[in-house]
Amino acid sequence: MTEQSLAFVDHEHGGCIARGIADAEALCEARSLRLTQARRRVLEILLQEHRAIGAYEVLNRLSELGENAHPPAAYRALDFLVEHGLAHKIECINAFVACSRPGEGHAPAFLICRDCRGVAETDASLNSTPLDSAAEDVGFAVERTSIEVEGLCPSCRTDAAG
Amino acid sequence: MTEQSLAFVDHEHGGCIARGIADAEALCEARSLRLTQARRRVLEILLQEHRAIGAYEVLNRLSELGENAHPPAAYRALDFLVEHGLAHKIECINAFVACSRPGEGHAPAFLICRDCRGVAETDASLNSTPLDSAAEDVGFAVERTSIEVEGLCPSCRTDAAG
DNA sequence: AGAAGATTTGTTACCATATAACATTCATGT
DNA sequence: ACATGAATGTTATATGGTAACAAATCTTCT
Repeated sequence: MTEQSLAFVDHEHGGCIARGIADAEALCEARSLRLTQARRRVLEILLQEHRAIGAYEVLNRLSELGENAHPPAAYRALDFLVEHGLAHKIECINAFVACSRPGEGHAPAFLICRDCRGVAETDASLNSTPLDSAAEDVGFAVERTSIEVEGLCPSCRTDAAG
Repeated sequence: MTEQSLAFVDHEHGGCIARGIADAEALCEARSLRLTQARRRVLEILLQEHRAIGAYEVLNRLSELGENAHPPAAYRALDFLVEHGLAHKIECINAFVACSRPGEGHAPAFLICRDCRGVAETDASLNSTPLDSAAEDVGFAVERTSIEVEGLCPSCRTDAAG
């Protein structure tokens, strides 16, 4: 396991936002993708916190920003971000989080707080080998792997104990 | 990785159904739980195939069986089965599958065919150690882990190639 | 058997998540 | 300018899931 996401650690978060946007710009530039205003706005919304945000919460934030906000607008932007590795969908709570290592072809695993919905992204490539060979044994063609760990983050853990 | 589920392998499926019901009866007996008709029916529906079934599909099957079928009825039965390890929720497609090893306190991982929704359950306990220590490093209290691998099963793979 | 308490089920209504389908606008290359 | 494909607007609807409270049923005790 390599570096952890900063989700459950005190840090100067402005850097995460700036880096997230800069990485997205670089990645889109490199791949000739269009980081349109709608997509950038949604990414900015996700980058505000290391927390999973539902599509309709994104939608509300968009309309607060004065954007024309209807479900397809949010889903299209989210789909774009997920497709190109700039965000991830957290399946167990149907919500989205900005990727903390865009560009690196990673095998992410997520620590998800069931209370505050905080999400830490870790690298799970060390974990995947036995599973891949199991898949191969039965002739299953792996396309995507999702590893989600639900529980309580340090801060919510303290609150719960108090 | 130990024994595979039989999902993607030819087998005499009657045994899976009979064993699933017998295991459920034994488990409920042992834990003083009530395997009511509604719950048994839903489990039987899930056991028909090694395939993930949506809650509303369960609901339709229930009403075909002449049961009084409304959403809470299906969700309550499914919640009971999942809570006691007789079924699993496949998060990435919002659907449910009967557990193939009820009773064993296992760490399941799923191979999920995106085409036919077939689901093979494997044991992932070998995979979990690095992730657990990563969680510990940041003080995250793990409660539940979900490992889902999406792709194409051998049969759908052949169909797609043909 | 009868009553008390807990669990399960019925019923209605509703909220949350996600997509289909088609029209329109915009960016880009020529 | 104009053709093309990509992106967005718009409306409607499909799909997944729950809240709240009433009624029935089971368990246990006396």
